[in-house]
Amino acid sequence: MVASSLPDLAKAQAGRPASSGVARSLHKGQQTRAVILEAALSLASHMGLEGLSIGALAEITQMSKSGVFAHFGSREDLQIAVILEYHARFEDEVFAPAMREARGLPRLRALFERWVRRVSVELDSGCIYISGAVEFDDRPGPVRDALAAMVQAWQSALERAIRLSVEAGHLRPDTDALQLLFELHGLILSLHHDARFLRQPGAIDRARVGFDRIVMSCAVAAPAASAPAVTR
Amino acid sequence: MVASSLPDLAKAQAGRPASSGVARSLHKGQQTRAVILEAALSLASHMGLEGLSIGALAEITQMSKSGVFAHFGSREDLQIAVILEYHARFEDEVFAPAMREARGLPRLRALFERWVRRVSVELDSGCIYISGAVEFDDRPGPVRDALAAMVQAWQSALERAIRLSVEAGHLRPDTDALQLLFELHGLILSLHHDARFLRQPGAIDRARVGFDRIVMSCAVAAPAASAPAVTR
DNA sequence: TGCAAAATAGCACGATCGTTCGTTTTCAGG
DNA sequence: CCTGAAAACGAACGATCGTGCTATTTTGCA
Repeated sequence: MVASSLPDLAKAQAGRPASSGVARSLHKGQQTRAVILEAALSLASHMGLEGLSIGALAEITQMSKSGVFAHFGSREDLQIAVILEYHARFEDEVFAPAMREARGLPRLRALFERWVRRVSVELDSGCIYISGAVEFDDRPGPVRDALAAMVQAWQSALERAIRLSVEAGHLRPDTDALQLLFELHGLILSLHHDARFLRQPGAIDRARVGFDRIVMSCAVAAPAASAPAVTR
Repeated sequence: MVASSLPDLAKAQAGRPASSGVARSLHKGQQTRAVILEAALSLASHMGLEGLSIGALAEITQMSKSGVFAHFGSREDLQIAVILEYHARFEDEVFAPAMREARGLPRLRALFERWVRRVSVELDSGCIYISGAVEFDDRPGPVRDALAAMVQAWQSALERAIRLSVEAGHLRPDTDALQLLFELHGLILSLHHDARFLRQPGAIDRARVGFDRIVMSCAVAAPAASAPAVTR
């Protein structure tokens, strides 16, 4: 849809359905493939990419194991397909809408806000980027490579948004974009941890407060008062 | 050793060996149990708590599967034992030494620095608290409960150190301790992610810079210049 | 409507998992 | 040294895993 700045690696995959819902000219195979992928995405969100089992998937979709298996050459390819599908949705729901905001701080804020919302909305399903990073952090192979490529793409998109904010004069010219990115990512990870694992309700607001604090601290036209501190 | 502020839940376990290395008056069973636990800790760091398999453990320790199994009533109990052992080491290597620093900012800084170092040193083995949080974030049961208790204890210890820093006059009186904790934890998680998954070399420094920035922003006696920004 | 092709089912395989049970080896105290 | 107890072993179990194979069903097009 929007000119994609995240790599549309999904295109490299054989005939990914443009978007679930459109059944027109979709051969039966692609349809059921989409159904399986939908279930796989949900399952992977709950059990992790390593928890993806073809047997469980067959049970959910009311198919035979081999029927499910036939749509993906192997378990690894299934995992990769899930990653690509997640990437596509992430692009549609987080990246693309935020890119319609004015470049600079508004766009950066929109990116972060939608990111936060995605992580919190799917509080019962979990972010595959985050869980996958932990599962595959020392497990080399094509799955890890695909996952790392997607995460890198997303981080690059964020870095670009930060740099644009600097160019637009919204952030200080001496802003360290990668440092800023590092800290913003930390807020998301902390949100994911506290909300999902510790089930602390206030985490979403903490992430938002953190964003404001970090961004304010390197915004131009510092407020008259001293630096915003960690206060309430 | 030091009066423990982290709950010594390990005591609740039947006869945990005081510390590996002391073989005196340690019946054979406890010895091999310690050996197995050592291997289990290493294995869990690499493969995650879910990746702990009794078969693999038997192979490493050159024992029979049933021989390994006998030392822990079940796989779940083995996982819990690993968590408790990790907790004990975390307490010895991170918490206890830092507690010897002067209360206030020096102690808080020591806690964070040792935390960073622990996460980076074990870059090839991974932090069980972090990986476990992702693995068990929606998998109820005693393993999750034990893990959550340990993490909560560690967070409480950090929160206490922050509050002491406020009381000591090192941090502003209006500092939101939980918000500060949230952001510091985010730095660690981001460090773990970037260093272990993305293999980016600069992550350790990024965490340290982030700490300085966050702490400075709510330290008393603000520097003459405007607030420290995300710069290099 | 018929027919090739695609999609799905059914079955079996080797491997690994946690766990149980009965036996055998090893240990420690009198 | 002897002996009861503790520890370790070995084999087997049922279950589940991913993955081939071969039928059988279903689909889409001429």
